[in-house]
Amino acid sequence: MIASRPARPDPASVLEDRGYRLTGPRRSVIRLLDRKEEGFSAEDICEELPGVGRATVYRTIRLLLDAGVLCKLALPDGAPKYSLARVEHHHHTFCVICGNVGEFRDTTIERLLRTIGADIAGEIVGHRMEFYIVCRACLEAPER
Amino acid sequence: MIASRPARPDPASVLEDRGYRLTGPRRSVIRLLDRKEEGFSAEDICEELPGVGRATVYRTIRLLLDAGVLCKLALPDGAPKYSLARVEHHHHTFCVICGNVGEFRDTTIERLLRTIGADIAGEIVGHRMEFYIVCRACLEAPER
DNA sequence: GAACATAATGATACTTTATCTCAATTGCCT
DNA sequence: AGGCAATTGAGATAAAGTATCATTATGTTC
Repeated sequence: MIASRPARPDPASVLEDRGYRLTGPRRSVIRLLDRKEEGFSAEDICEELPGVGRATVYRTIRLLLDAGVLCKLALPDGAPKYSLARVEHHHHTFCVICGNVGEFRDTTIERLLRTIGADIAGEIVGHRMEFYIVCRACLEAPER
Repeated sequence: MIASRPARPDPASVLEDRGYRLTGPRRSVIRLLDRKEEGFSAEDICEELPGVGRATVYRTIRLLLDAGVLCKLALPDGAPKYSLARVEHHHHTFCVICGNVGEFRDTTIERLLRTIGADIAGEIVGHRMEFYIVCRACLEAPER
């Protein structure tokens, strides 16, 4: 088996590597995340996994965030959305009509960001960029 | 009086122009916003204006957001921060140590954004970019 | 494979952030 | 000044997430 690109770490293994127990509820959450479209809320997960307590869902989300295998997208309104990181470093698109979240990667941006750094008073430790779009499906959909 | 750059609209006038009444509480909120540093929360305003009801503070913030004279900065954690827009279109820096928010403007970015548009499946209707930094003051501060 | 020490769970209470409701008040127009 | 709709504020409610803590499950040791 030769990977065509750097293997995306399996969330379960990542938790184990960090010394956390691989429990039933955590497995359930991770399995669901992996099947889900991008851009779900914590509450979505709770509803789809009635057997797993809310606290555990939130705790697992936090662990995965800390481990860097999950992205949190803070939107202007409403609850944040999450998605398993499918590419290493990336940015998000958010459809203002249907709410779908997408990922994309563009190295031009990264190069630019470094350039901009010079103009900012302080040391850049991170960044975030989002595009608000009307996605293809919504563009093509009959009105409403 | 010749303005050296396009006049930044006065929030009060903007509300009037949109058909809203210029009430006492609204004036209070706007006057405070104008005096404040960037990056305050709604709760900050409530505390500093005990004579104005919470609902009114939140309603006024919303009006100013809709009118485009106030920026909302959704952070990864905690309540969003706001700032009166002091330049037309801009992006934010957020110090991860002290929480200070700054604004900056870079037309290079805008040009780039248009280029990137071609790579995205859909029509871009807006964007947002933030830099997480350690600001100059925090860099220079004795540890902690 | 059973026992153990402890990490993890989940029901529930609580916190935080924000919106809704509605009777009382205020600003604007004439 | 009068009239009326827009606005206000107190408090109820909603939404989103965290803390508590007795009970349960996990990984490890023997």
